[in-house]
Amino acid sequence: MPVCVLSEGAGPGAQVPAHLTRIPIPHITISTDCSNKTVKGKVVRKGRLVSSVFDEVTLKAVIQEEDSQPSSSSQNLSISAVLFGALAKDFNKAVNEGDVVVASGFTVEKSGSVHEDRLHPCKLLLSGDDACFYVSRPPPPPDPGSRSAKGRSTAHTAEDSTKAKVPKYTYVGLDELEPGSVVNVYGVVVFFKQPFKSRGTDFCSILKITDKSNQKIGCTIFRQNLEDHPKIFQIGDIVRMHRVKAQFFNNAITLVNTFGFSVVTFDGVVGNAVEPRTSSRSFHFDQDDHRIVEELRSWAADGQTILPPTSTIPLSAVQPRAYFDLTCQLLSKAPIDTTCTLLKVWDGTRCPQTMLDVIVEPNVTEGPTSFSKEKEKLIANVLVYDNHVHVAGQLKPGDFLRIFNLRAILGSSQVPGLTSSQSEATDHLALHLHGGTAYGRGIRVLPENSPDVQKLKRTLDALSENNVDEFCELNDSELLRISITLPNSMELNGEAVKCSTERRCLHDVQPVNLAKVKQSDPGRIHHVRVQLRSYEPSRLYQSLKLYCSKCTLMEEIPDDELIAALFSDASKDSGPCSPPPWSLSGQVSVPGEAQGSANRALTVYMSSQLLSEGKFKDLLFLMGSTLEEMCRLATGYQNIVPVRPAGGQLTLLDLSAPFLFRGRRRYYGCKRCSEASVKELSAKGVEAIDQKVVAEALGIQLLQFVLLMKLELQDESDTLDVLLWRDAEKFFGVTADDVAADQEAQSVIHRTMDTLCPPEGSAADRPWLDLCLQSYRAEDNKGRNRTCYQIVHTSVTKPASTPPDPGPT
DNA sequence: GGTTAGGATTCG
Repeated sequence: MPVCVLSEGAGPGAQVPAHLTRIPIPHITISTDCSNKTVKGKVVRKGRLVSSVFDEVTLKAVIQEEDSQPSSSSQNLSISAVLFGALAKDFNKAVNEGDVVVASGFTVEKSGSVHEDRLHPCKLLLSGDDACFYVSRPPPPPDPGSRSAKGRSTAHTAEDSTKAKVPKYTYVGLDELEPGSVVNVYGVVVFFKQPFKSRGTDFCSILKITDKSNQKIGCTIFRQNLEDHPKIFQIGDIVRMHRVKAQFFNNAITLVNTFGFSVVTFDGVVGNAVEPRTSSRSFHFDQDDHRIVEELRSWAADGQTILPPTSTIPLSAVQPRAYFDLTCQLLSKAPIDTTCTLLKVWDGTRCPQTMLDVIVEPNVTEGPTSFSKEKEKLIANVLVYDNHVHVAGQLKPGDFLRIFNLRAILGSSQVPGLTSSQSEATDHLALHLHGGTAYGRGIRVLPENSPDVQKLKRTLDALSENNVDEFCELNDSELLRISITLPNSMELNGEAVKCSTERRCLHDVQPVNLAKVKQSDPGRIHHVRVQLRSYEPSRLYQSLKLYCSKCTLMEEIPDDELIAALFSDASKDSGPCSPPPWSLSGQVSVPGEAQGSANRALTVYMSSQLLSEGKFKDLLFLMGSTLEEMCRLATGYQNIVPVRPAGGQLTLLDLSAPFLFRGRRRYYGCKRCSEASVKELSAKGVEAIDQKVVAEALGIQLLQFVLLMKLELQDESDTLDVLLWRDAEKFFGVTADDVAADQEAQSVIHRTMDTLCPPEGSAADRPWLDLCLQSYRAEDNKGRNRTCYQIVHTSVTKPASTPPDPGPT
């Protein structure tokens, strides 16, 4: 018998033949002599029985070393095992996830999937008469909470025997619900609706759950706050609900939340991390919960009950007229009318049908308004209607979404905003999210750590490395026309530190020389080992730019002379000015520049709302100051917005000047994309007023600080000019925001460049650098298409640190 | 400790 179940409670090994010796899983290598050896570990993953082309069934499992020594490596503790034939069938029947097994009679082979699953580099193969598993089954868990013999088979308990104060929860099987009782339950989700606004005061979630009893129980959750609702992403998710009331409706038991209700949701996929999804700060979660989740996962996976199939498909599989769910990233959104919003999304795959082009009003798009041609082909237009418009209003470009029950519609002639020429384009496709919640229609933002989002991000990352994206369409000759001064000059702080770089990517490509890189087609990733021959700009502060993520315009940072002139112009404006109704005006005294010189009183405006909350320092509108005075005042107030009177009204300064001063930091707005005006800032629900909050309130499209440099690389074969910008922050280990305001961050860049390319040094003094390069096609400033290169996924390994103490002088 | 909803499409 290839699978032996040992007696309950007896540790495995008790009946394992004595002549076998155990080998720890981390010690297994491709050259291990497997005769008379065993491995012991917990089954952490059990796959399904699969029939191969030769009619032999196989089953994959993952076994994890349990008794690892503290000194042993934490890596390679889990190994894949592939079982064949009768052994696979017996194992499938007799072994569950969580069981501890001893395997013997195996052979070892190289695993082909190390990079995907991060398991042991080897795998175990078990087939034929020699292969055998010994299984020990732990005794069944105590079950004091269940009231009936029948319950014993379905109820789960979670209790802590060591601490009496820890609440003990008893979970009731879905076949034991008594009308009127308040219970705690676990269940696998077979149907769900995202929360929707009820006619009452609450949001309402509708779900249907099942468990090993195979009962399907409808649940209705009313909660005012969306965060208190179950965070369900897909059918098969597992929910744990505390304090739900069973009641009869339409001859069936349903569950409704009662006082003290709470819910936690788990991913239902066997092998995924058991991470509770909840907004609750404190919730009970212990080993038993972990076990129950794993049990429900395995039960759902083994197919004894049939869960509805998932309807999530990629854009490439979209069929006209079909309903489906889509996991995607939001790129931009734009209102079409009061009942319809356009979402531009992508998932890295290409829909076979041409997308209907939806025309939107100018300046209403949130996010980029245009994309590279390559990217455009991958973008889908989703029109969401009615109740979903409100949900769409909360979404931000960049969010990862799952949209439930989308419908693909071909050649619809009624799409709002459609051009007349397109109404004949019957082969063009649009995706509609119709109004209502039927079939779970809705939108959900997925968290970044969810496995589906991780997968999507990998797809999208791989794509941007192989294609031109809009970031690449910059004009690097701009580098030569820079003339700016920063508030603080960057200081050179000498002392070469031995410094090199490290690639942080996972590309499986061999390093090549620069001559080879130049010969290759664009759109590739290259690894190179090179020296830095020269770089631009030589004045490093000039590498800092302002970038608009909406219109992708790159701008220089205006110099202090220009800003001072704008302040001076603004302070010349005078005349009566009626303060906005929401504001209170006052005077602020600016200390004189030199000691003994008179203080100057300047007019300020504050929000009366903020003032009443005692937050008068949080936001100030300042009129008539010089740049210098503004800088001095900015040290004492969190946010200062310079304003001037124009036509009797308060207005902002020209957007060439910073619209906001926060301490030493200055923030700029995009002249193209902003519709700036002085407005009241609502601090409701805002934790802290920062540049984003102020920009949004004033209608300003905030510009980002970015770093841009051109590096001349060299190896034995050739030289090559490359850009450093998309991953420049990663490269230097500092943020561009910090570089704009912080001398230490500027010094990091300075020291790093001095180390990579010593000012007076010869080639021998320049360290060799391991770089990951991306090549792409882009237009230069004369409109010619050429191949460009940029450094990506690379970090300086020893960020230039504070130079060593020179010692006593 | 009240009310809401109680799955079930196609409109634009």
